[in-house]
Amino acid sequence: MLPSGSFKWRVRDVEIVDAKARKSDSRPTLVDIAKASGVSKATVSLVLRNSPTIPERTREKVLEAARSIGYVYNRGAASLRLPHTRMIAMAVNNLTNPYFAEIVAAIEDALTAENRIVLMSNTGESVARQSAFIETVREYNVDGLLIVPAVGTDASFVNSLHSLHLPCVLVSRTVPGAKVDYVSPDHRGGMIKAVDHLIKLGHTRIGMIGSNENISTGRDRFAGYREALAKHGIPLEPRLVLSGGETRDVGMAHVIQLLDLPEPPTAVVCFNDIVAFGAMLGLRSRNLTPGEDFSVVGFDDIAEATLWRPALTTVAIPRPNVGKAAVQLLFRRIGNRDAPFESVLIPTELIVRDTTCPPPKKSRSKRKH
Amino acid sequence: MLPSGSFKWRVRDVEIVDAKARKSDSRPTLVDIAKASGVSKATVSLVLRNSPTIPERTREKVLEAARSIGYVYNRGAASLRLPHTRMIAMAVNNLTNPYFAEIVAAIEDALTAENRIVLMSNTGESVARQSAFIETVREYNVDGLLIVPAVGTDASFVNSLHSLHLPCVLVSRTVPGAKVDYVSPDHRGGMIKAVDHLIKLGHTRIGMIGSNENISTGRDRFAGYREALAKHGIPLEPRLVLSGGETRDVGMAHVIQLLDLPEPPTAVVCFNDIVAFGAMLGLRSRNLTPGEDFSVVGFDDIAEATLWRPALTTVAIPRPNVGKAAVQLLFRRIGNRDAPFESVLIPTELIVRDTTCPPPKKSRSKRKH
DNA sequence: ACGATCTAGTAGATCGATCCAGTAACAGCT
DNA sequence: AGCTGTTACTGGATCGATCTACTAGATCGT
Repeated sequence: MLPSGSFKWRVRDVEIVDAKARKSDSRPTLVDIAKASGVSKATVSLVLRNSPTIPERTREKVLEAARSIGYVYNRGAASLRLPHTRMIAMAVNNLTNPYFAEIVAAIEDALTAENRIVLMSNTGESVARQSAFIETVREYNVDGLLIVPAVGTDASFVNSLHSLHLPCVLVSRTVPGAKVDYVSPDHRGGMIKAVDHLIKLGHTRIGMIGSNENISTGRDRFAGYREALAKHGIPLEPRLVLSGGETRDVGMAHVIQLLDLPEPPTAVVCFNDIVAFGAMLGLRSRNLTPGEDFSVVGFDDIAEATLWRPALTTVAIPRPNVGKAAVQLLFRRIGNRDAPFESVLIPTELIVRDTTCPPPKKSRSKRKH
Repeated sequence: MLPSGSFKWRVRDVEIVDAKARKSDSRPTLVDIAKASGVSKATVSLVLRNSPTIPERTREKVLEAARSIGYVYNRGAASLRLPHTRMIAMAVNNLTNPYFAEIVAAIEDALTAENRIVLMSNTGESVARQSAFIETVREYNVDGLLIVPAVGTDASFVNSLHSLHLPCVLVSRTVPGAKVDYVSPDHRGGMIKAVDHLIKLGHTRIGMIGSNENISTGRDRFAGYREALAKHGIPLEPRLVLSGGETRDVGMAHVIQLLDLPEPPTAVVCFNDIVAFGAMLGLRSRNLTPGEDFSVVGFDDIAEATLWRPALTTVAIPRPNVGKAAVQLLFRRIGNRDAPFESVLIPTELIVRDTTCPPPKKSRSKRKH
């Protein structure tokens, strides 16, 4: 985006008084420190950057002068010469979803620890906003880009970033066909753990609800479900898989739909915790108790999961690790633009709480004969 | 913070080849456009800023050249001369709380609409992180600062920002004694509406739970509770007011504590929706149904509120308005550093759903005689 | 026809840092 | 004394924009 109509013509005859006043209340610069401490601005610059060539006495003198005149380093000016700005852009699909908010918080933590600053945008699943944001941050010369891509982001868009020399890492979601670094919780592995757990408890009819093929997360979690069943020789029954949004409403509707099947399942794995809460409400509406009459497993382990009654069995994602890995991978990419692309999967962990149990006697005996 | 040890000595003898290569793959500048279109860089600059002095033919020629060489405006370089950077810093106490995430999203929306970019930090209620963030963004010459202050932020800190000529607006929470612009939902007014509603339904014994004196939000909401009771001549009964955290656990514990009173209340207003959900779980654990046996009102109207069963009666905050007002006030401050400080309260609205009802017959008849 | 005004530009200084190339002062060695 | 090396700096170019001050040429009014 080019600078817009915000441009204003200045009045020609600016008075000298004005200019002086402006000068006096503007922030002190390297030159002011140099004057105050009797060295050149080049020396001051070296001191501020902790150059080992400056002897201790000079260092102290300069730093003292800097402190006393209230100097603040001007990164904007510096980065005109330097090859970096220490700014990292972060585009997130949906900040108001606690799962993503926590991912963003973890990444911001990791970046702050590395002395970087975050330019953030909540794209709200809009590819248009996502593109606009990226165009803008290019103008600010960010060193790199972390994206939780909006639904509908296409590979060519992601690949174009690479040809624009903008280091980029996708987080939690990927885009099919994109050649790009990627850090994500192991959605597939987590779902395998969830289904394994249910199978070990004795379940054989396990549904999956709230699944979503439009995003890689949905496909990965479904793949885990499919693979875990296959591993135990349980055929996948399409009627037990319901896809839709990722809302509580959907969870409720889906679980009821499954219960109304001629041969209902005895357990469900859910796309995420929100869907699982919906499922729990759906069970309640049929007078079934999760963890006694029917098993429910969530995904994400958001803060709510431990607070519900019964507490939700779910797959936990170590968010700080995701944040750290994303930042590491981005730094590696910044250091070497031609390195091979890498995908890092962060192991997930099943947290068994109170919503899973063996299948109720009735259906178990049925299965026995 | 001064630039740190990340500084590295460059090898002296950089080859000319290297320098050339670097030049060729570095981004095109105004001068490149000037060369490509046969005008001076001053003219290019005027074109890019939509100056009306440039005739259409020249404009098109220059813009075409800019497009064809893939020019990207360099705001870092521009803001070395300009009095602004179009960057706004936003410090938020707790991003993983959906209420604040939604406030941040609303503000980011409003700033994007004004063609600004957001530097964000999640301070996690740490005043140390908050200070560190503000020191950092000073180095980046942000135009202004929006803060949801961390618990424990003190007035002198906030006031120091003003003397540093850093325009600042507090959002949702204020700091006692701070002379600063402030935009907030009308916590007090919202709570008055909530209590009025309960009183109109016939309640006279109304508790307040999850209240928190450490933050202005807590004090404001409590003030609303106190004033609404006073307005209707109902004496404030200290035993009915329980303060603590803002978690679901606290909500659950508090409502149970109230039910165990010799003369329990028939309704509670909660510090926020999270606490209200806890209260609903607490009621369930005593076999009471919210909205039939006992009334519960939340605050914030987070997305969850409408999805719970029964759906929560709560006080809604028009977040986009909060975001827009915060941005407007910040812009006013940026335009005039010496303007009088202003507080803007955004009206809140009671959303009556299914958790409020008249007090149950038993206690009503008791009251009648 | 001539100065005045307007149009469409331009050269060069500037913002505040970094960085290259160089220097003055002095020590150490033969 | 003369040479080399090291230490402790420094001047001035530079990054990529903006902004001031200025100009060449066209147009206008009388």
